[in-house]
Amino acid sequence: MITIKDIAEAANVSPATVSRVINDGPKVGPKTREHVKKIMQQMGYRPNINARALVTQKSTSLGVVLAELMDPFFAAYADSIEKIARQANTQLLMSAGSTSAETELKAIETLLNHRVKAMVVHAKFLDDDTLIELSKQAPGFVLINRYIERIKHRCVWLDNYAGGRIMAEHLIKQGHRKIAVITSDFDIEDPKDRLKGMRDALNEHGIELPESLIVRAAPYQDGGEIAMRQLLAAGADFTGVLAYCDAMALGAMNTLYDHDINVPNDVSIIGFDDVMLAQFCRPKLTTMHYPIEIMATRAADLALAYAQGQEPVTQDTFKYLPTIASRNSVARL
Amino acid sequence: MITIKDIAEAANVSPATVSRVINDGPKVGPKTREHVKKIMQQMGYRPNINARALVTQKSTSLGVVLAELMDPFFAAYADSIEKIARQANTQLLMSAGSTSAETELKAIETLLNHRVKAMVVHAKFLDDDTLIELSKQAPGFVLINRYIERIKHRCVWLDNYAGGRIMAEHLIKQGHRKIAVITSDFDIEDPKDRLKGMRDALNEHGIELPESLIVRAAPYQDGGEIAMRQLLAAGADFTGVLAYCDAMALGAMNTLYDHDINVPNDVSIIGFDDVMLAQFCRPKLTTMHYPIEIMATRAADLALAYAQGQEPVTQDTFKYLPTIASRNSVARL
DNA sequence: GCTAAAAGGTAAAACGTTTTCCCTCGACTG
DNA sequence: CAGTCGAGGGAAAACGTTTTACCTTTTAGC
Repeated sequence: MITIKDIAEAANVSPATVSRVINDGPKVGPKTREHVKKIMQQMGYRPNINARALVTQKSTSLGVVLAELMDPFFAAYADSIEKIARQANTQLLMSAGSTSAETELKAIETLLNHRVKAMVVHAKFLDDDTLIELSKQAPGFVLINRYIERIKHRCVWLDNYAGGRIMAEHLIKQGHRKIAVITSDFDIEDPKDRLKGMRDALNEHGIELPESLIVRAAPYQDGGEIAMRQLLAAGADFTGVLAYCDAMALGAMNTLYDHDINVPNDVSIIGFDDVMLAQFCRPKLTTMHYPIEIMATRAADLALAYAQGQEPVTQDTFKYLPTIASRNSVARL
Repeated sequence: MITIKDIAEAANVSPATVSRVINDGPKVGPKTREHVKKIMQQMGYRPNINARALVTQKSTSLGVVLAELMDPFFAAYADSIEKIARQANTQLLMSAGSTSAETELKAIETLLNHRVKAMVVHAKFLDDDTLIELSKQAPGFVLINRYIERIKHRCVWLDNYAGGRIMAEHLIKQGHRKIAVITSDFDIEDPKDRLKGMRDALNEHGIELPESLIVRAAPYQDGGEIAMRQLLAAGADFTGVLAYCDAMALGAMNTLYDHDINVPNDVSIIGFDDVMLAQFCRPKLTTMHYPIEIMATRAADLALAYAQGQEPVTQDTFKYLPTIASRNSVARL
């Protein structure tokens, strides 16, 4: 592999000069600049990013932590961040597999070992203190989909409680009073917050939400299927369903279809996330639009800015609200 | 940031010893080993990957080049590679945006600048010679979805021609004789190969494929919609449709739905890729299953092995065949 | 008790950059 | 014409590792 020294030798200048040419630095005359450039071209010089990162004490890459690339939600998230990275002329260093506290920690540490200065992190299992500690180790550490008061200027998050309220209210407004909930059995905040929002909205309209109408399962399609089967088997009485995510909603819809129960005529259903799938299924799914693209873009911008040395404005908070995407899985009663 | 030297000082040993402890090297007694480990733990030592990469002359990361993370096909591809990377305890360095020859080149060069030794590359626009030249610069350079004879041991690819044949034969076997084709207007090999396969199969059964029954459009959902509208507007006469990809097939199905033409009773349709969408739509899409997970896994394994110094067995070739995933969008005539 | 070898360890070079400090030379100022 | 200044450029240190070559001590073998 050919280095700066080789170029320097061939061009009869010092390595310092070559470096300055590469980085468009000062102190090199137009003639030498051209000359060196030509030689670099000829010899096929390729800067060694690792050496550069070592001496400058920073990696230019943008780190990303997420759970699984196959999940359409994370795909949208990763895609948005990638676009910002490309625009900023930096590469993506991706750590997937954040599915438990240990793997999350490992994913983040890997990025830190690379001396990545800017990173956007999706971490649901690590506790607040650990995350705060980790966030100190990279100036551009930004959390997405999580809110921690003490580092709120590093958090880009969704108001899940409000989301729960909004979807419940939507169903109520359409005349539904018998409402079941299919939620996630993961021990993280999101399902709890959403459920609380739903419950509060229902209660305000004088509607009970008995435990018998709440089912917990894995937040995937099969979890949704199982949950709906459970509701049906228990003979639950409902006209509307609030699902934790689109995947569960689709699973539930499949089960309903198998039982010859029509959506939306017999049962209305609302999802959450508004992933690509929601528009491809029949009927098209009414769901809570999660502005993940906007949020991810914001988070990446923020991470890059902080990494550049921009000081966080500490009173800033980056809260987003989901909105209802009204399609065809909800009927007026 | 705390370095190996700091640890060495605190532990009263030389940096060399610390390095050996980190790398589980020889020549260090169990007592010192434990001692050093404890100190590292206490001081929160974090190895500098960049320094390591510099001195060892290699990056441990696994490079990936792809077009767009949002595309379910690429999501599956990236996800498979990520799983191998995680298993091998290395990180993913991702270069997306390979949508033209220039951007493809840039994506690959970025990886090379990082001195990445193993990379799996999805490149459709660069020409053979350029790719061969680039492949020499990384021992673990592996192409996916592309076949170049001269570096066939570095190519993991799908037989698109056979795929075209198979899907056409499937439709023929169901009794269809009037068959339209919706294909991609990208100037790459894949659509051409598939089309040739379709045409050959049709001809062998004495079926013509006139230009009027071939429509080209962008290989996305809206391209499929447009193409189908075009066919209908021209009053084309067909009972079966062969689509270039699932997205186009779904777009076409949408248009048919809008025109009150029933799938599969009035028109049968076959997609290609078998992405997640194919199972979520109604009717479920009959499609060619593209074993991208298996292929991506193979490619990543290969890249890692070559990067480790394993010599390519030059007569090896990694060809895969798509298989028909029979679902509900095709009817027997 | 002596030698040989193994075990445990160190010093220092090397990797490819960037950057600080210094030098030289010509041109300009007064 | 002496002095100053700025532009162009170079030498060398530094970044944090790994690794080679070498040294010392302990152990084993007889």
